[in-house]
Amino acid sequence: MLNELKSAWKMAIEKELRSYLSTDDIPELAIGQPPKPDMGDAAFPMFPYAKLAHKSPAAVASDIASRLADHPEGEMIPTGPYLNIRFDIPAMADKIIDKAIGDGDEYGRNDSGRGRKVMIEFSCPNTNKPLHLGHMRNDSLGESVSQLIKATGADVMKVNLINNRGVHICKSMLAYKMFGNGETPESTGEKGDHFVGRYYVRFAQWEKEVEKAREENPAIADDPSFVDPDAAAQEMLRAWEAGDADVRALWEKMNKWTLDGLFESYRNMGISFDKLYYESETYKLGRGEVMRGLDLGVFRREDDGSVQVDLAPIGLDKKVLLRRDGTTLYITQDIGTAVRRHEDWPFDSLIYVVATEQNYHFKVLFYILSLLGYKWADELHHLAYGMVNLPEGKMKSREGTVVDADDLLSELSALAKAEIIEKGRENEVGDVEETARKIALGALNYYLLQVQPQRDMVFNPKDSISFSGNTGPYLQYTAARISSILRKADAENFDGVASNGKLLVNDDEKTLVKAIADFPEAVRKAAAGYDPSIIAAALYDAAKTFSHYYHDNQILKAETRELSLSRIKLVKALLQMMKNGFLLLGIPYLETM
RNA sequence: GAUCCUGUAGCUCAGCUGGAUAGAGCGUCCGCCUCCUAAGCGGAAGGUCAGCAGUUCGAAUCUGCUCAGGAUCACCA
Repeated sequence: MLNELKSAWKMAIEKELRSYLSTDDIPELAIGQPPKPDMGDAAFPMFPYAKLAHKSPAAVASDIASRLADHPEGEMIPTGPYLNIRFDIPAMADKIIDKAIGDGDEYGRNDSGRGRKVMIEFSCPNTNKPLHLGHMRNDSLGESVSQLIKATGADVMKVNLINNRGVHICKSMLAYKMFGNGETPESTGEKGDHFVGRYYVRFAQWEKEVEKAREENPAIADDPSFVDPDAAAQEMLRAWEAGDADVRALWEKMNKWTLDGLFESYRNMGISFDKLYYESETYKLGRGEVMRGLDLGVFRREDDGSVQVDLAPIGLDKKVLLRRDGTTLYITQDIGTAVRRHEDWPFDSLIYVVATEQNYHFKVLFYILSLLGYKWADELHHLAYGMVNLPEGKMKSREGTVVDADDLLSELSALAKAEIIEKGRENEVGDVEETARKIALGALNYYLLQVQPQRDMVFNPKDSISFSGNTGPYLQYTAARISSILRKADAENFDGVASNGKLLVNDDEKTLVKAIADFPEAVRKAAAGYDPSIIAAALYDAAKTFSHYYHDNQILKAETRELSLSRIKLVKALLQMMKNGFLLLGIPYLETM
C-alpha cells in the first residue's frame, strides 16, 4: 500500500524533474528512507540532478517542491538535498488495519506465483544415522522457503530424496550383523535412527581396531578368518546390488528403523514432505540421458570407454558421466532424477536446498541439463546454505562434537520448561510440556533462519540460544502478550464505540501501521530471494516497536474508549501479521506463555 | 594453483539495487514490577565497516589488488 504510494511519488517527481531540467534523459530517481520518522516517510535524494540544473541539490529539492502542484497523497518536506515526503499515516491507518484483519491468515500473501509449479528438494538424509544440527538448518530453510513460495500463490511440491543405499549404509548393516546380537530398537528402547547410528559408529571403531591389530601383527591379514571391514562393506554392497535375499532383508529392516526415527524427528520439527524419493530406486537413472547426450553430440565417449562432458564453455574442466564399466555416478543419478521428477510433476521451477559445498556440482548439473535441451534447466536453483560451526570450529563426528537434532530439541525444551516453572506460569500455560516444546522449536527455527542462508554461522550452545533479546521466544512472547490484551478486550463492552485510525498519531503507532503495511512487500522479497531472514527481521522490528509502545501506552485503558478500541484494532492487525510471519518461519504461535 | 563464498562493536548477526549521525541482540555497567505477562522497558560504554587504491557530488555497499578464514576443483556420495 505504502509502496504503491511511493512509486506514484517517484513517477510524479521524475516527471517534474524532466520538465524542470528540460530533458527526458535524467538519472533514475532513488527512493530512500529518512533516518528519523519525524523527517518523513519517503526520501528522494536530489544530488544527481544538481549538476544538470547548475544548482545545489538543496535548491533543486525546494524548486521541485514548489513546482510540483499535482501530486499524490502526502506532504513535501524539502530537507536539505532531499525531497522528503510525509504521508498521513493516521489517515491511512484504518485501511491498512482493516485489510490485515480482513485478510486474516491470507494477509501478506500475493498472486505473483499463481499457476506456477515449484518443486523443492530438501533434507535428503542418509539412513545410517540420526539428524544433526546441519540437517536442521537444511530442514528449517527448506520448510520455510516452501512456505514463502506458497505465499506467492504457487503450487509447491516438497520432496525428499532418501539416501538409503551405498557403501555407508552397508557399514552400519555390517556392524549390526557382527555385533548386534539380535537386539532391536524395541529391545533397547532406543529411537531407531539413533540405534542404527550407533552401529555406524561401531563400524568406525571396528575399522580402527582392525587397523591397530594389523599394525601390531601384519601376519593376521593372511589368516583365513581375517576380515577387512572396508572390503566386507564393499562385498555387502555387491550382494545388495545383486539382490541377495538376506542382505536385502537386513537392509529393509534397518532402513525402516532409521526412517521411523527420522520421521519422528521431522514431526517434532514441524517438517513434512509431499513426496519421497529413494536413492535405491533412482540410483540407476540417468544412463539413458547420457546416451541421448551422446546421440545429440553434447557428450563424448573417451577412448577408455567412459563418457565425459566438456565443461570448457562454463570455464570448467571435463566431467565423467559414465564410468569405463558403464556404471553411473552421483551426477548421472542427479541428471536422471531431475528428468524423472519433471515427468512425475512438470514443475516450472525446481529448488535444491543443499549446502554450499556442492556449488560446483549444481553448476555442472544445471549446465548438463541445458545441454540435453531441457527448457526447464533455466529454472533450476541451488539454494546454497553455509555450514553451522561451533565456537571451537567445525562439528566433527570423529571427535563427537556433532550436535544431535533430537538431543538439542529436548535440551531446549527442558530449558524452556524450567523457565516456565521459574516464572510460575504453569497454570496459565496449560500443557507445560507442549508449550516448552513449541518455545524450543521457535527458538531453534528463528535462530537458524535469521542468518542469511549462504553464510556460515556459529552455533553457540551455551549462550547463542537464549530466550531473550532477538530470539524466537521474544517474538512468541510479544504475540502472547497481544493475545492476552485481545482476550481482555473481548470481555469488555465497546458497544456504541467506534474505532478511528486517525487517533493513532504517536510515533510508535505510525511505525506499527507502516510495519503492517510493509509486511506483504517483505514476503515478496523473501520469497523472491529465498531468504527467510527478511521475514525474521521484519517481525523482530515490529515486535520491538510494539514492546516499547506497550510499555508507554495503555491500550485497554486509554484516555478515551475510541482510542482504546482503535489501539485494540491496531494490535489485532499486528498480531495477524506476526502469526502469518510465524507460519513462514516455523515459529509456533502461543496464545499464552 | 584455479574457482566460488565470507571478513561490520568483546561475541552472534542486520544493513549491501551507492545517499542524511553504521544498527540490533548477547555480554558489561546503571535504572524500572501499587499499572493490560519483567521471556519486558529505558540508559551508558563499546566501530580504522580487514587493508590499500579506484569510480563517484557521495562508498560498509560498486571495481581492482593485498591480507585472513572457509568451501570446491574424483571414473566418492
